[in-house]
Amino acid sequence: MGGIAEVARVAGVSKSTASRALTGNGYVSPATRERVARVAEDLGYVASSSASSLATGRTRNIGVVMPYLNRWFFAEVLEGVQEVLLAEGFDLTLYDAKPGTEGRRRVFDDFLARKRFDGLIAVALEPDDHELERLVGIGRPVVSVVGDSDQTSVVGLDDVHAARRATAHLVDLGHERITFLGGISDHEGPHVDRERLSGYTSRMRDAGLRPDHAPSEVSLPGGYDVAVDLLSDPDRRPTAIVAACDEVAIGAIIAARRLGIAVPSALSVVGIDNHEYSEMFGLTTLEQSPRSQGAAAARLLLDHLRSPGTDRTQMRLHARLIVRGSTSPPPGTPSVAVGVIP
Amino acid sequence: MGGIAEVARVAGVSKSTASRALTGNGYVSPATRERVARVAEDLGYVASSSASSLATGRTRNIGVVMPYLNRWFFAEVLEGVQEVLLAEGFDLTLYDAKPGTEGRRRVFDDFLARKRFDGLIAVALEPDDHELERLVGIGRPVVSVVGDSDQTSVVGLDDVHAARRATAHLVDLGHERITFLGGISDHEGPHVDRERLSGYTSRMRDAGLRPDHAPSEVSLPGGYDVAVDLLSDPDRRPTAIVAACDEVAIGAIIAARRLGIAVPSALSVVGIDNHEYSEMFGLTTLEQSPRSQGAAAARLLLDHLRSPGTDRTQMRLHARLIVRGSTSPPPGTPSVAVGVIP
DNA sequence: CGATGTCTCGCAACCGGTTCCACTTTCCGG
DNA sequence: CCGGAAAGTGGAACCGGTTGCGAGACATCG
Repeated sequence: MGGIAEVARVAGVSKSTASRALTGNGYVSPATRERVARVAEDLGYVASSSASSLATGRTRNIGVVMPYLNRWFFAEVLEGVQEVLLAEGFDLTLYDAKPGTEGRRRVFDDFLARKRFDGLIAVALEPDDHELERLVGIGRPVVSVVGDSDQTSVVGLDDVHAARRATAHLVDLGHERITFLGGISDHEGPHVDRERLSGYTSRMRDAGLRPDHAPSEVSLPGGYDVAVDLLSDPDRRPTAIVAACDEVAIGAIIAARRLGIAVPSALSVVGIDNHEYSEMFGLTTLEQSPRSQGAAAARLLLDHLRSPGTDRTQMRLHARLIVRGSTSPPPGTPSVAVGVIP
Repeated sequence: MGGIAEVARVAGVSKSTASRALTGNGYVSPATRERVARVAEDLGYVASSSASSLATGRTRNIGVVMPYLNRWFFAEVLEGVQEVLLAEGFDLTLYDAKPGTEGRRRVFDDFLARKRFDGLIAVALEPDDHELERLVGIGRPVVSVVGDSDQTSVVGLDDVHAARRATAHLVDLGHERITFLGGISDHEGPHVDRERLSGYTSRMRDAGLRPDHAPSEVSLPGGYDVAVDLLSDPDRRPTAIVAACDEVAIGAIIAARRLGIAVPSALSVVGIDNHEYSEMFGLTTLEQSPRSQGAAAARLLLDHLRSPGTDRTQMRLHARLIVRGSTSPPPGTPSVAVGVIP
């Protein structure tokens, strides 16, 4: 009961015609189409997605794989993806793949293999070789958000550029002692962090300045902790900080406040992200919009689905500088240098 | 190619036996089961979930409907749910239902009707009558996280109790001017906020104190803004604040710092949540663990699936008080009252 | 020793759509 | 006015699993 067969019977047509009328594939006269549609509506008919998937091989479902859900960036990306998929009538199945967990292994080895989706979006996954092979081997289009795979399409920020731009902003203001906060090294850790560190380093070199890196966990408390150490050390204390991301930057601002170091007059801080809290802290930052990145990734993936065989695409976005109150020329700069007094 | 038929052929058994061997339903001799399993393994066979769903009527997929993804509470719940489902081999399909959007309407009217799931978890949905009817009318078990529906099972914090407990903590310390920060009123706004406000109010009345409510958006910036107003007004400025949640509380602490009001000596602040940032801010708070709530909801739902006809369950959790540095006796209290000096 | 019960397994009928193919009717250009 | 293409429809074979039923094998029990 309730199947398309009943709709067909009530409308006085065959199953095949009913199917064509409802899906819009093949020839159906406007009159019959109308009649079938009305009957379906009256009966409250909703096609069984399993049956339809089985017959067509398409699921109208997109899988999203991400290592974290509870971080600002990831949640925003997810909302961007969701928004586009919702509008297009696609479902979204979420796979949580925290690095180094048994769950992650199962996601790659069991869950993804079921292919309950037409395509995948991988957010900052940093897959190892085995995982990447699994991902691509499924035979469904994959779009990465953040990352550097040449095996999938990629949407993401140009992190080197963003960090260079952040650093340049401080250099232009006259700073010479600028420390990069967060991340491990330019060899280890997540790709994003390495890129940002390397953008910072290269821009410092360009300016003839000595780079200084204070490693920390990339989070608000992480930034706070390392900033406390850094700022308490009179020998090492810089006049400006480039943070690996806004959360680290905010941690640093909170640390500075607690230590009685005035921002920006005694310490300038610039972040990367434009996190939701950045405005409240008056943080100067480089804006990346994770939401638009998610939306872009979803649209790209849907394009791949509609026209298979399309080449892989790389979208590298340039971040926009947003100047707020956390940056100023270094202490001791004659105010004329600021350009305030002509 | 690749279907169960091929597995059966290679293993030299019938489709039905192969199916029974792989699913574990019905009688199969250990020897054949073993052989079929090996062949399936060798061939890399993975059952088609559409076919299997079509035949059994079960999807091994759970739908999660929530109004926000990018807020701490929701992201945590989601991780808790995900964790349990992953372990049980269930997929998780996410439906974003922001209040008042066209997308929300479509989720209820189109997406949920497709029934691509065996059960639903509704997180802080606050459904109107039409939506609730849709939700329940689908004919699949529903578990709500946060809320007060008697039509579904519910997992959630006892918010009245938590707010009473928070208020009691301040009253016990000797505070008399205690303001509740956040939310709209006890008639409007989300259920949670109303419950917390009412818990606060009732505990104030019990202590013979006059309740004072400063409404604000329930978010960090919201708390910051209203706290700036409240604390700048010498006539109204309280000695302690109960915040609708930790984010509001943290906003208030940041506002106090900016205004030069010392926490806790001049102002005590207590929150509800134990948000990830609370420890960093030394916030005294009532702990609710959204992650465990999500996990509990998922387990409850799976129980409902395994034994249909089970009665609806209501799980109300009591929050635990975590005392950190943001609360102390009000200014002017003789230190003996604190109990430090015997 | 026959009856009853428990395993073991194959056949075939589902589940509920989609789509190929064949057939009829209509349309249109030459 | 005729022939071929396009429009409209129904029948039946899929898609890839699951499961009821029946048949045969073997053990158990009275």
